[in-house]
Amino acid sequence: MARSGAATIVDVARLAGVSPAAVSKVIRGAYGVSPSMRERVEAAIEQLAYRPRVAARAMRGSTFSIGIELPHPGYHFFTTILQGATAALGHTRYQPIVVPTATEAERDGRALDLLADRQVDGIVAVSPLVSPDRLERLAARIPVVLLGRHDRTASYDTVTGDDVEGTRQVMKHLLGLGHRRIAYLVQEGQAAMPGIRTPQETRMEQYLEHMHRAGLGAAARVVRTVDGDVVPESAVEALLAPERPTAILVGRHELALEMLQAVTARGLDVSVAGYDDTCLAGHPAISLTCVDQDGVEMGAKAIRLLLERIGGRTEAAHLTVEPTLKARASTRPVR
Amino acid sequence: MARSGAATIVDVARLAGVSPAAVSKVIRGAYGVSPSMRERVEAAIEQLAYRPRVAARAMRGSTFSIGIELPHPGYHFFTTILQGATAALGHTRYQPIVVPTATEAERDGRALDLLADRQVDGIVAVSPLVSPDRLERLAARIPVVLLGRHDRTASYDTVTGDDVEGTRQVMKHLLGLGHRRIAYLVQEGQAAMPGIRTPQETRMEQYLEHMHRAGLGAAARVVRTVDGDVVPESAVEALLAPERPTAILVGRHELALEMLQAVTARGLDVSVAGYDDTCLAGHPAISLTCVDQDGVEMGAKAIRLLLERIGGRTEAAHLTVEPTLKARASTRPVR
DNA sequence: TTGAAAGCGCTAACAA
DNA sequence: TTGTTAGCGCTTTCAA
Repeated sequence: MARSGAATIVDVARLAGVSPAAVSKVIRGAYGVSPSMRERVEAAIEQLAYRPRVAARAMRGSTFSIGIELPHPGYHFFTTILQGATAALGHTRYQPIVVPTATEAERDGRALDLLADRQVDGIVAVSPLVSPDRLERLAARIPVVLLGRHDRTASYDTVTGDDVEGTRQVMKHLLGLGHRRIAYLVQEGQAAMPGIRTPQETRMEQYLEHMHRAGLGAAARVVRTVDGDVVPESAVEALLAPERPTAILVGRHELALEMLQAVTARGLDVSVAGYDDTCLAGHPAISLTCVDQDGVEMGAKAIRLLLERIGGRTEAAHLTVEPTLKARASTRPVR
Repeated sequence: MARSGAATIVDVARLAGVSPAAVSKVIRGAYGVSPSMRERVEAAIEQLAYRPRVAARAMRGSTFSIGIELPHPGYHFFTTILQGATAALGHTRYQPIVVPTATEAERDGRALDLLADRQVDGIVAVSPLVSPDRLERLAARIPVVLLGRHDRTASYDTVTGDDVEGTRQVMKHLLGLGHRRIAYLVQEGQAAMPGIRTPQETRMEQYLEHMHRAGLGAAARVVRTVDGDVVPESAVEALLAPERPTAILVGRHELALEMLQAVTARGLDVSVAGYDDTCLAGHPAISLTCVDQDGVEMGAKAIRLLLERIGGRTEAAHLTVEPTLKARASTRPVR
């Protein structure tokens, strides 16, 4: 019953006294329409408040939509990417449609299937937990750009932050401040998928690598926390006792803020650094040191790659966005 | 060319040795299918990795999708609503599809049209800047739930925070702390649409009302800032000089955090309170007093109303969610 | 420059 | 219980 009474292309054609095919041409701005006909058709469209159905269009042509798989809409960094992507789509014919995934479990690719079922013209997937195999099969049918994944195949494009460089910067910063017992907090699930190189995984590996190179392999300590928005008390305890670190590096922004809170609440002199920046990290009362990634640029780049692919490019492209260390008061020289 | 080689219902039917209609019935779980046929069809679906196109389905039946118009994905409160809505949709047959709107200008209803063009089965619109007229026309075709708008019509349902009560609570709190010169910061565009009762507008009116009732009508001061994420220096100046208020009430969370920052940076003893809560407001280093609205519940309620409408309810429903004042350190007794 | 006709993949009546 | 049939609203050859 939805749209029951709504005008169709046939109604418009009838009112304008032309064929449906002619209306279709006007709508699409296709070649070979006389100005007088265009005018009459446009008047009829206006009068009937006609809008083409995406579904009917999809049956033959293109939907002119770009699907965006967006994990954890509550995480600031991801919405930043969305903003960049949406803005980049601004003046194209393409519309963004977003399928949110709330839990790690949902990032298994079902959202990508849903987008494919909608016959979107391209897909931006934000570090999905899907095997390269499956992504290649998808990319064979629809252009796909992966955000944040470090795997490189010929079938899909990627945009990644330089996690090696980012981790290098923050580790250099911490080591330079004299820290030796540096611990690492990572969120379970993000680093645990075999065959997939997530940012989380890369950063953790690099942390271990830097500890090792600094001769601190024995002091390295990785604490894993569950999926979710809070750092459970047990993880905090595991992190802060008994050989308490002087600095903690955290794999995700929101958790870094939590850790900072936990440390502050306990009155401890433990430095905390994280990944990704928000205006809140820069708030003087918080002042969290972090590796800033330009999410807006990443989103915009992803769209650019997608449009290029839709436009016909066939060889794969892999873009990297350089992170910047924002050193703030949450990291201090070790006493 | 997208999906070019993908299997259709005819392919499945052929492989299973049945009619396309039979496959359709199996897919939809429709009545009157023998177990043996179901089994064969399911095997064929599996083998061909068949997935029904949403578009083809939409041509006759339902798309089983709920459209969500989401303004400002970067604002925490809005993503909270999205989370509630997505979770509520979790175990239904319906899928959420989100169309983000980035600027105030985009909230004029074009996103709603895009969703209607996709023949979604229902629409959740988060305080869109669209006239009741136009919404009624839309709601005549598709069930619509408005979030945050205070207009009440018979054609669409609404879910709103109790902004009268919320403002009452925070004003009572500030007045109780001895504040008399209380200023109000509101974002331009949000309160300026004729005929539409946005939360922003209601809150501002209530602020004025409470000032008036407290005999402080002359001390009331409303400063408007432009659309965007920052409070421009000029607005800060306008707010803090020359008859500096002892407290500032801010219409939107992100701006409240900014104001708090500006006040702190200047070392002034000015209380700041806002609307909406985040974990960051509760961070001990920030400790921003605010009126907390349960966004998750609002999102969930919106979906519930929508499903009821889809299920056949015809009379309008208007739900209210009660806010809670979270009094924190950013508001102190006036010296 | 315009129109007629075919068909995209699916569902819903209706027949068998 | 199963299959046949007739579209849904649009785009796209191909003729006129």
